[in-house]
Amino acid sequence: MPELPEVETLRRRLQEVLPGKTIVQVTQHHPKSLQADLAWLYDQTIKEVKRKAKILQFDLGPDKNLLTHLKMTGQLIFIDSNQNRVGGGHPTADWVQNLPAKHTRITYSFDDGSQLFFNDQRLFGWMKAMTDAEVDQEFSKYAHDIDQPEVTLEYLYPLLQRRRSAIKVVLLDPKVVSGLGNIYVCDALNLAQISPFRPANSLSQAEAGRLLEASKRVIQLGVENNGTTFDGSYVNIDGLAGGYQNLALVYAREGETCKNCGGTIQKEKLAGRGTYYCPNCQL
DNA sequence: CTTCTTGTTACTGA
DNA sequence: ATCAGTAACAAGAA
Repeated sequence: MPELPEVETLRRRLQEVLPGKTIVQVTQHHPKSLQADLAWLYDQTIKEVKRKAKILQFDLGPDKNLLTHLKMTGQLIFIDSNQNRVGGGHPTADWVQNLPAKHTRITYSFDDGSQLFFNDQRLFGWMKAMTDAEVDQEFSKYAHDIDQPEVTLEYLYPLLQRRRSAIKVVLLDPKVVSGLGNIYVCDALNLAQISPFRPANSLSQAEAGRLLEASKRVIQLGVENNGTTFDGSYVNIDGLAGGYQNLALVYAREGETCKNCGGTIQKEKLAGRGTYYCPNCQL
């Protein structure tokens, strides 16, 4: 499931391959996935690929943008003009190898013969054409990204103090901070040795500081390792897996040993979401 | 068949 | 009005 590190990894690769390419054809395999006037997209040249929170922004020049949120199962797969995956990826599944595939929802074809495929098994993800003003409005719904300098203890602590919900739930609220999802929030809480079930307003300032630093650290590690891949759900645009799953502290490690204290990692539900933590050292 | 999966929003009740 | 908690979205795996 794409969180900030996965989306940022995609952005960096897309920024390497897409700028300068002109959209010559758009095929909608499913009507729900793209909200756009196709004529509005044709002949537009991609200037830059940006990111805010978990949203990618394709800047098409004066007042035209294409935004995408991958939600849980969205993928972007790029095939260059020679029908090869850039970077010599190792396609392992149909949705990388034979495109468009069963879950391909949109196909973009560019002037040089390259193509970008939007796959999304569960149809929660979206792509939308937007003016600059509409982009601003969309982005205004999200708080600063967790890795941005604006997210300081002075910013975060007062927000935690007036919330009684579990700290994990508050950290996942994109109106508090953007970019964290279930994987990295579980790991950040383990690194900071704080229980995900603690009411947010029960954290001391020192604990909030520890948690903030741990969150930034875990997100940075995720970015440096090209994100997290479980079951091939998230892959880079070449079909390549990320590497953070090998470093995960608690996520998807139920019954395994806590790397911090040697305790046994447990999985419980919190706000309807799977929550991994070490009951021995996360207090 | 039921249950589980997740990012975000909509809804409900306090 | 604001906050907390749950349902919903969709499709497939177990």
